[in-house]
Parts: sequence; structure tokens; C-alpha cells
Amino acid sequence: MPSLSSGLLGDLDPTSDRAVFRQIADQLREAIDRGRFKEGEKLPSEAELVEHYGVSRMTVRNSFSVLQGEGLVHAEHGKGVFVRPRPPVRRLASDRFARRHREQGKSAFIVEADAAGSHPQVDSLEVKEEKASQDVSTRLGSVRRVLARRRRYLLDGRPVEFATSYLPLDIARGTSIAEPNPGPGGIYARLEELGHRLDHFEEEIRARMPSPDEVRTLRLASGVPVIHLIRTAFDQEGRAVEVCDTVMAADAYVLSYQLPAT
Amino acid sequence: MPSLSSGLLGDLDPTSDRAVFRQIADQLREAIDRGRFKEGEKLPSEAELVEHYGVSRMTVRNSFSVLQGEGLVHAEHGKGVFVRPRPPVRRLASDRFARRHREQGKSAFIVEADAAGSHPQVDSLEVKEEKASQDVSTRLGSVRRVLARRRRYLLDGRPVEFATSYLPLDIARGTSIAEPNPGPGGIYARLEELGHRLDHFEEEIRARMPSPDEVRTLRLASGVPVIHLIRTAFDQEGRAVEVCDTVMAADAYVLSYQLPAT
DNA sequence: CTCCTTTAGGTATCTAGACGAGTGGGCGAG
DNA sequence: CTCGCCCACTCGTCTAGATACCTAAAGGAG
Repeated sequence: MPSLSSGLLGDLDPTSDRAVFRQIADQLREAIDRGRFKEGEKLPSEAELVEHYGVSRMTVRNSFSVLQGEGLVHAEHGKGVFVRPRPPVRRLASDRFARRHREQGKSAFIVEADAAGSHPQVDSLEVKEEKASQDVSTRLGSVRRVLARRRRYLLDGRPVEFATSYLPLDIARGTSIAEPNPGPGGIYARLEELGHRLDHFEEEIRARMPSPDEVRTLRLASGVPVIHLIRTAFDQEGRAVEVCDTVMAADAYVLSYQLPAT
Repeated sequence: MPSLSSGLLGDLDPTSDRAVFRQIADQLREAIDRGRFKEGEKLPSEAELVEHYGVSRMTVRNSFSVLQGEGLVHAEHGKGVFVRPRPPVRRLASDRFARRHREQGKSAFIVEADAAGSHPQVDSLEVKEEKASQDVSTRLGSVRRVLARRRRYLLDGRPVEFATSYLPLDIARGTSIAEPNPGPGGIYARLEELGHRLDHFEEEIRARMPSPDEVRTLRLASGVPVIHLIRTAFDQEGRAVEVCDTVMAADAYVLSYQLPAT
């Protein structure tokens, strides 16, 4: 039975100059927006839509790929096409690096995740010395080689963030910053113990589509951008002591900042 | 002549289990990354790639659509497929709402664009009273109706940002805030004159793929996400006096914030 | 010389069909 | 009753071609 015609989806307008696959995408999008298809729910199969609209399969697939590009749906091989659920987002407050948090001991990520009732994990540790990229070198003030600390963060098994910290060798080499686990309070606590009292941070935020690498590392669905955040930490002498390059799954984050009005 | 085989692109690996269209996309992506195809340059036409790889046209188009989804290339009907140039980005500093800037008179957007040597424009003014959305109402502290100020910003003719400010009616009605042009220093200057001395701002940042509406309004190329910024302004009595909802073309912006380390 | 038409070469859309491969339920053998 | 196989359904990939429309440059009419 064409149970589809039961109001969920309309017909095509052959007189319209709008491409058929766009018309189909429009109707599906509208049905999703109106909640006719709920989060996680399965859309009609390709075959059903072929039947309903009387078009070829490639046309239907084309419609799906439009919606996929918008991040509205995702396909599962052998199962169907589903409305992508808006995952619970993780809020990153601008005071997350406040000294008072650092003094508590545990890493900001772990504390916050625990508080939110999710299961945090840190992954794929790599700590090594390497040549500084042009960009990192500029930000750190013409440094040749750096200590790089790479890690991936997961929430409830889902990768949400991939970060690399770069520190000048003259600061980090031989200290516990060069250890896989830098100890309570993280590297910022260590930096302060080493006499680099932190003064302020600068954060640069971009958004873009992920590279294939990033898709793999963060297991991103298609149609999900990444937030690229580059933070530079300055000590009270005005020296840049760390650059942290972070790539986040955009559907997992809301960044939040407080700005004074002065 | 197959001038393509002259080293720019390789061959397919028929033994690989990687889909052919992905292999082609990989090769094109790599060639772009290595600068073999420069910004704005035309890629080989579909027909040429069909010839070169010995595949069907749909397969080549599939490859292009992968790269388009990554924001790497864009197609122009009747002309070809081109490497998408990275447009010059506009930096938004976190002190852009500092009182000292406001006291200068002109709007932050205009001043900044002039300084950067580009031609700024503000567009599609709309100022009207309307019912507050659930979200806006919550942020403003259970307000029913609001004054909404909508505008679109362009740089050198290119739309880069679309913003709506919401203000409680009891503050804005009948003041110059309800005028299309609120006067020097913008609505924040007017709010302060009305006795709402600003204390701080809260900004929430998300990134996502644009809706079809946003694609139209911002004339976005495919594969370009948007940055969605929601700013709430608080006066010194702790009252939320404005909510500004901004959607920015992600390829046109870098947001920059300074955070104290205290 | 200017303007319009033609044409070649691009992409956009659509069709019809084939085969591959993941998923899950039903059913028969044991 | 349980296990394992098979099959139906689903999306993934690819082919081969048809038609439409856009762009730019060449060439002809005026």
C-alpha cells in the first residue's frame, strides 16, 4: 500500500522549474521540520520514494544527499535513512581555565563530563618533540622546535575533540609536561609551578568542513562541520608559553564566552 | 591529447576496495593540497576525467560532489569546476563592543571594514514588534513581545552576516532604538543613554550547516558552514536588555577572544 | 565596427538497470 | 527449542546514455 500518500509527503509540481530532486528534498525537509519524522526515525526507503514520486532511484538518492549535506539525515547501510538526532551538546564556558578550577586537581574535561553524568575518556596520547610549523612558530615567537602533546577526547565512547598542545622546548623539556600524564591540574598548573604565571589566553575560532582525516578521527557524520579553536596562553611577562590547536565536532559543542562591557 | 596523464593525476587501483569515486576524489584533493591546482584554477572537465580514468560520467560527478561537500571546490554551470579560493577573513575581536569604540560614533562593522580597506554595506533593514520566540523570551527573562531589528551585512558586495537584535518592548518602544537608524554608537549607546549601563555580554557559539534560507541570504557556496552566535547583553542591574542572534558565513570569519587567566 | 547568431564545450538533471554488500527476520534442520 | 542458513529489504557503487541549459568565443549580418 502507498502508505506514503497518507499526507506525509505531497506530489511533484511538473510545471515548476525547481529540479525534481530539490522538490523531493524540500518535502522531506519540511516533513522533518514539522516533526512528521522525529529524531532518529527512519525515512521512507529509496524504493518507496521511487514508487511514490514515480522517479528514478538516482533522483531520490540525490535528494537524500542534499539533506545529508545539510546535516539533517544520515544513511545506514542495510538499514535505512534516518533523521539525525541533535546530540546533547557540551558547553564550554570561557572560565574553564580559571585558576580555581586548575587548583582542584582533575582535568577540566573530566570534571565537567562527570558533572554532566557522562563517561569521559582521553585517548591516543602522543607526546613528542618536533619541528614547529610556520604558524605555531609565529605564535610562540619564532621557536624552531616544540614539544607536541596530542590527545583525543571522548564522551560516552564518542570522539568529540582532538587537540594538540605545542610548548617551547626550553620551557617543557625534561619537566613533567613532557610526561604522558602531566599530573593534577594539567600542563597549566605545571607551567605556573615552573614560574610562568599565566596572565591571559587568546582564542581564535573558525568553522569549516572537516578533512577526511578529521572525519575519521572524530567519526563525523556527513554534514557536520568542525570548530577549529586555536588558543595561545601568555604568561605575565607577555611571553606565549603554549599554543593549543583543537578540532571539535561542531554538533557536540556550544562555546560560551563572557565579555566585559568596559 | 591526454595532457592529464602528464603527472598531475595518477591511475586507479582496481584491486583497492576503496570506491572509484573516492579514489578520484582523493587524487584531486591531493593535487589541490599540493598546489598543483591553485586557488581559483579550473579542474579538468568531467569529460576529460571520464577519458582519463575510463569511468562513467556519474562517477566523476560523484567525486566532485565529495570535494564540494568538503568545501574544496565549487562548480560553475557552463564553465567548469574550480578550486574554491579562501576568501580573506574578517576578524572579530572580543573587545569589539568596548565602550570606547561605541563612543566614537560609527558602527563597529563600518569602522572596522573601512580600516581594512573594504567596502561595507548594511542591508535589508527591518524593524518591527513581534512575539518573542521561546528561546528569546527565556533569555530576556520571560518577555512576551519584543522589538526585532534585522539587518544583513555585506563586504565588497558579498553578504557575510545576518543579524537580528531582540529588545524588550518596555525598554525600546518609542525610543530611537525603534528607528531604522538608531544613531551614532548604535543601540548599545542608546541603551546606556536610557539608563541601562552595560555590564557584560554573554556569547554562545555554534557551528552547523546552513538552512536553504541561509544559503540564499548569505549566498553561500556548498560546503560552507555557518557560525551561529547568540549574544545577550546585561546591564549593571543584571537584567538582560538585548539578545542578538547572528548567522555568519564561516569562510568569512575568525572570531577572536581574550580570556583572563584568573 | 557593433550586435546577434551559431557553435563548441561545460555542467545540471534525469532515466533504467546492474551488481555489491550490510541487516535482520523467518524458517528449516538438528 | 536453538542454531544456522537463506532471503528480502536496504543502501552503495557504477554504467550508458538522453536532454536541458549555461558560457564564451567565433563568425556573419547590418
